[in-house]
Amino acid sequence: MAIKADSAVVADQRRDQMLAAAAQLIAERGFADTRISDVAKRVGASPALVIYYFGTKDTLLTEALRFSEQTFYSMADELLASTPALVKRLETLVHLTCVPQTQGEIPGSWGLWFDLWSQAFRHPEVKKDRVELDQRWRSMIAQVVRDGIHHEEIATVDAEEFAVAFAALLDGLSIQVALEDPVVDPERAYRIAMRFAATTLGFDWKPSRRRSRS
Amino acid sequence: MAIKADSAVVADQRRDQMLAAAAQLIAERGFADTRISDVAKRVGASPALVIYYFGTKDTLLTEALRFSEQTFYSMADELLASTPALVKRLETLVHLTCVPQTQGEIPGSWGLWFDLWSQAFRHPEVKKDRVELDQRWRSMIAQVVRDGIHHEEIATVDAEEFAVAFAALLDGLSIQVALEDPVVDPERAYRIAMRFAATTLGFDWKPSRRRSRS
DNA sequence: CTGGGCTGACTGACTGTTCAGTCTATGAGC
DNA sequence: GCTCATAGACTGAACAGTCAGTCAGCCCAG
Repeated sequence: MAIKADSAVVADQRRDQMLAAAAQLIAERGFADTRISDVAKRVGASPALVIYYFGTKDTLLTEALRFSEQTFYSMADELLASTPALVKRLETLVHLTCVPQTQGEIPGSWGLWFDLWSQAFRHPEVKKDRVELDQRWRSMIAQVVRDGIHHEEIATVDAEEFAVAFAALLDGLSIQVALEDPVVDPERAYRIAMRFAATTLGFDWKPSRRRSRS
Repeated sequence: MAIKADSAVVADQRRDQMLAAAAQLIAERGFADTRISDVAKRVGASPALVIYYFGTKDTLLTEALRFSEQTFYSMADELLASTPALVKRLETLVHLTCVPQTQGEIPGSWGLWFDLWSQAFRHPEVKKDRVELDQRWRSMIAQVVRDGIHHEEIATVDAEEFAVAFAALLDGLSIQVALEDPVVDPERAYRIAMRFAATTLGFDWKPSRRRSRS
């Protein structure tokens, strides 16, 4: 039994396939307008099979939410791992949250956050999960700061407190960007976030001259 | 024709009644789980009447969203009008967004924001409205700051820029509070927001010893 | 008697879920 | 190597519940 039975492997692939499809669909149409038949169509199977795997529409969608959230944080983890310098790391985080379509990942994934919040607000199970994931996010930020302190890039500050504030600011900014508020374009959101970090943590930062888009 | 016909008055009352009921229901159960029969029941009418007034479920819910948003901003306007001092005014705004159940108003109205964002993300009509309302919110903040400068409570700063950042921070904090993140309780959110304002605008502020709840 | 607020009863469409059964791969027994 | 039983992935078709929206007509003020 060292090796999983083939069937189990296939089953796992199917599950993930369905979760990914569901996440994508939620992002596109919204939680409430995602039908299991859509998911089925996208993975080339019958609606019955989706139920076969998840038992319930609600289970599928809820797990899909979790799935995409975890995917996001894993990506953030990786990016941080390959970036040593404090400021670059912060820039990465800001970029990840406030600039559209970073790459690969789920397109329109912002829509997903809105639905996640909405679900979390009303369903304790989802709420609990979200709290945990968000704690992970804040811990990542705090760790970045602590590393910066340790490497003497900045002076000592309360990393946790910064993480809470910074995370909130990023959430708020990403909302404006996601909803295409003309007053808060990605560039400006980026600047605001980085300036906040620079002021609070005490490092120099000025907007690098990125070409503004066409 | 100086006076509206009685029937028209009744009709208007009915409309508002329905909008209020719809807003409340959306806050409670969520946009997607609000049935027109629920709204009808709450105003003591038949579902058919609701359709009679709004033509479509979607119209009703969308207008309800707008309705409650406007109600919120009007309340903020009033509160500001009766508060002269800069710091008190900022405290009012923070309180309004980050502390649960301020009073009266729609209970659980946070859930409403999530749905509003979700709808705005996918429906251009709603998106446009939201942008406008949010601009109004930022203008309010900026005006508070400008008043403060004018009354020499603080030195000159870029009021618009502050407004954008502060509004985003408040949004982000209110999410955490709404979702009952144990790490970000209302008190802490309040402190973070006010400290940010104090630092950025350059005034002294320390948390007044409010009794923590029971 | 007219018009508009209002309703009960209905319908048509949609869709999550069930179920009986098909198909395929695997593996034991001969 | 062949057969046959078994299990599990998978499906088509039907079911059942839910609702938005329609419609013919009631009721009542003016």
